[in-house]
Amino acid sequence: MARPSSEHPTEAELRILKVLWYESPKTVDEVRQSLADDDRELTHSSVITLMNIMVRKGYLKREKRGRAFEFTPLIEAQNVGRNLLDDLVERVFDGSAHSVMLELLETHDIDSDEIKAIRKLINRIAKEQS
Amino acid sequence: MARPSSEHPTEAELRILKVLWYESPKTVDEVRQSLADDDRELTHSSVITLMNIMVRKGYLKREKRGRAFEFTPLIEAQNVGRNLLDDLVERVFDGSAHSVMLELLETHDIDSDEIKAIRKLINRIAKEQS
DNA sequence: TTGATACTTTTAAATAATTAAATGTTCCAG
DNA sequence: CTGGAACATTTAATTATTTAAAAGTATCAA
Repeated sequence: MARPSSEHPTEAELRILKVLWYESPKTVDEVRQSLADDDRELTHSSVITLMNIMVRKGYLKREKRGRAFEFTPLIEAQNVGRNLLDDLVERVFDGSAHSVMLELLETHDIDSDEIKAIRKLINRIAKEQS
Repeated sequence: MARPSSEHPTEAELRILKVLWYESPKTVDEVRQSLADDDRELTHSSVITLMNIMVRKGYLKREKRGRAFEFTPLIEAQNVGRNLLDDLVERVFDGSAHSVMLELLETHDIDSDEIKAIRKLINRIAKEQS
């Protein structure tokens, strides 16, 4: 065994998912155009290869519409994000969500409305715990 | 161009780094034994290959001690963790540290002492902002 | 009907990452 | 000194991931 495949979407797959989470269904060409916006160009061939793999993995659903296929995500942004985050917390921070929180608070600028929302949630959790 | 190499330590590299962050310097064989504890076994040959790559990448320092080399990390756990976390926040959560925090609070059990510490920090930040 | 156009499928090539066998090199024990 | 033990280096094999060319198929326009 040389390398296990990731249980998460790969980097390229995630970029495609983000396009489709923002708006779906989309054809290969529409996705390709959305990707081209920021990143580098990909050929139609490359994008379709990736998207077919994603269908096989159960990440996307494919339906013929007119001449082309349209693709829709079958997995949710929330879940993928949660899985990736959980994995990081576990692998890198030894399961300590606490230290991840501290790290985020120290190094990221979070605006005051957001801080307020977080504080509210923290207080609720603290109350529940006591 | 087929795939860019990661700017972060790979999975296998991270496992080795964690062994050495816990205690260093260590020889290849000592690292191999530490890895064997939980995970599957690796041969001496595999571990040394990885560790030499890590020296080339600047992750480790190598010094002859007696018959064998001893290895010491040159990068810090804090920094690696921060980089990986920042990358995830950016790539997956579109730069929103806020939503990562909410996610952590909702899905991870954080014990009350830790909640207290977080609350303290939050309150301080809220005060600073107002 | 037919050829171009718009797609899809097939096939492949290239690099990353992981694992390890085969081969060298040192140095200690006798 | 010399053979083997203890290491290191070299070389390679395997799978994942990314990218895309080449080849195939269906459909629309004239």
